[in-house]
Amino acid sequence: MEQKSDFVVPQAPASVTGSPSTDMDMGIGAVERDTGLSKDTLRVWERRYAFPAPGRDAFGERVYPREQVEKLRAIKRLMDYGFRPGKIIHHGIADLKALGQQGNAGAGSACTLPELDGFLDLVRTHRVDDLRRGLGQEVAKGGLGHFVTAVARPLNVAIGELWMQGSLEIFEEHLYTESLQIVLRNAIANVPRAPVAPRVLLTTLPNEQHGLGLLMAEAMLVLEGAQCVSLGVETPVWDIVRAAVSQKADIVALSFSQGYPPAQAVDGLTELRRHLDTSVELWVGGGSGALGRRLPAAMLAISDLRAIAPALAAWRERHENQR
Amino acid sequence: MEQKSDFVVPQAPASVTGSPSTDMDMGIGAVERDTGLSKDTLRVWERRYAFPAPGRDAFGERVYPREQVEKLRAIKRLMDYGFRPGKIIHHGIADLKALGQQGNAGAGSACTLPELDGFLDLVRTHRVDDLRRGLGQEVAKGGLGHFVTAVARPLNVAIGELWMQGSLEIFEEHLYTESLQIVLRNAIANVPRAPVAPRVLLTTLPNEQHGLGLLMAEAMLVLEGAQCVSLGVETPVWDIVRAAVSQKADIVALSFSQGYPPAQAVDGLTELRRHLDTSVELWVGGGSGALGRRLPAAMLAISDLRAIAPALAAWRERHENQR
DNA sequence: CCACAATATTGTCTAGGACAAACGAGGCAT
DNA sequence: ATGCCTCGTTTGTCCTAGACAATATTGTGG
Repeated sequence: MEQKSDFVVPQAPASVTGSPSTDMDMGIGAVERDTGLSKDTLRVWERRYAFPAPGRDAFGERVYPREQVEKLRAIKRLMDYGFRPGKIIHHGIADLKALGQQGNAGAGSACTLPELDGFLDLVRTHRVDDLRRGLGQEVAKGGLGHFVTAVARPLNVAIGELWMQGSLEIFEEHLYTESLQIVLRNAIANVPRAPVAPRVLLTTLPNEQHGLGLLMAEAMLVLEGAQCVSLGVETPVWDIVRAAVSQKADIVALSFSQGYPPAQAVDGLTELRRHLDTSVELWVGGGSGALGRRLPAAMLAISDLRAIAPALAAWRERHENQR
Repeated sequence: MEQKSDFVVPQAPASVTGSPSTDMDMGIGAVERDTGLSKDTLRVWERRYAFPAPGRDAFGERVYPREQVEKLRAIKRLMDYGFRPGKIIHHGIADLKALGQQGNAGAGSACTLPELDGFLDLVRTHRVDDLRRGLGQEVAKGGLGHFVTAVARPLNVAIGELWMQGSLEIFEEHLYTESLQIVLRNAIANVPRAPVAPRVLLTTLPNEQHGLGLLMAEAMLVLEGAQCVSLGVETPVWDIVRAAVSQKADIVALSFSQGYPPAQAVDGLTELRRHLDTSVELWVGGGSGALGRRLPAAMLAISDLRAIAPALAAWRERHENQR
């Protein structure tokens, strides 16, 4: 609060105290952050599968070479799409990439629009301005509803496939996410609002950082005239409950992405259902495969964005005499 | 890809297989997610300070009662603002709240605008629509630059203080963040752009999820005519480097919030500096106290949003003959 | 062909010890 | 008083290896 200093140290040589080892090796903590695999998991894999096989530094601590971290990332990506570690952990990196491609060869890419490949190219060539402009034009051309279902969703799926294959850098995914987010938020802000039921509270459970699905759902909802309040991502169950009360929500809508651990999802949903008033509906959507079956009772699974409009209509029909 | 089913199970009793224990107790994993304290830390605190003192379930695993989790959360909040665990861990919850208030009584709240309290009230009463409208009006009234420095920043600080004191629920903070984010994004989108140097790449390091600082910085930058590309939050160092190359960035701007572990910050910054081309400047801003001193060489610390405009002017002066 | 039981896989949890990095206090010099 | 160095203390992370619950997968019977 008391200083306004800014120091410029023009350019110093890169000789710093920083990371000790040779080039790009990482400690177990860094690997955990980087791959999303817990320290426990990393150690137990080493014991069971003999991979990863990190070196040790002078203090006996694990040092993971860059190459192995890369492979761990690839494995984690595949696991998020349903593969089991024991089956794939001994494959080479090339094999892992092949697995990713074969896995979804049947799905997706046939039924897509021609524009889609254009957008994918823009992502891969990092032409972020063109991407944003193109997406914006698409909204203007076909309307927001068409944009979400026919452009954003397929694009999202395609990006997800590239991601699983490992053909997409993290920063490329970030550029894409940010662009689409801006376009969607802008479009949502421009939809005229009416104070009409139902009130919908949108968010994700802790550990679910992907907000695009939420944004797409919000778009579909506001198009139908629902009043949306988004909490952003990663709201603890207890706070969702309090927010639902405070915002007088009629519906709580949650979004899950592929990688979300089914156990955590079921736990969170059950807990949420238990503490939420029975008059509040719970809508669940997203790509998490495990949501289709074994979903706790008294909640509505929405597996397709196009199902939102009819679901809303049904809700209104159910409640038309009540207010 | 093949199902479009939506199941409605009207309303079932809440008798589920779910969480076993009495009411709101949590396992160590859940506490880790909830508080941000690692399992290791929780166990070592138990050993050293005899707090927390969880019970055990039938399998000998720790079961944390709701009350203790609450206290852990309060401790973590205070730690993010510089308190050390050993000093505060034996205080009661009331004492912890008092600590939060005394800690920053001297700072902040004197020099604020009258409107600020109005906005704070809107946050605390969850009037999210009014909040958004009010913030939007403030942008329209005083301009974006004035809004960021005179409204958004102080408001952010005030919210941070409330947060530290524990007088703010998580969902209240989410409502605030989302509202301000929408207003800022909207305002930024409405600033006319010119293809003028420098190109600035904005993001945060892994583990830094707070994007508001980034958004405020972006606002100040676009107002000065800089070309901003945001990667959103939590970009790994290596990807920042590649993005900087691909986007031909002249400046990489990073934002840190209070809670960010200084060690991680210094590590990341040194690493980033080492791999970034020397022609690319590295600007660092945000509330993380440890950034002021012991910052690695060859980067610019920006401790105040108002310092952005002059820094940009200086950059342009430095580069005016080069292109 | 579907439901249920047996089996395999996998992640998380347990314990206490060890130690490096960060902090704070004291001493000394400016 | 202010700045810098040293030393003791605090604190988070990492180590070991075993155990077991929860989740898939497979096999069997109706």
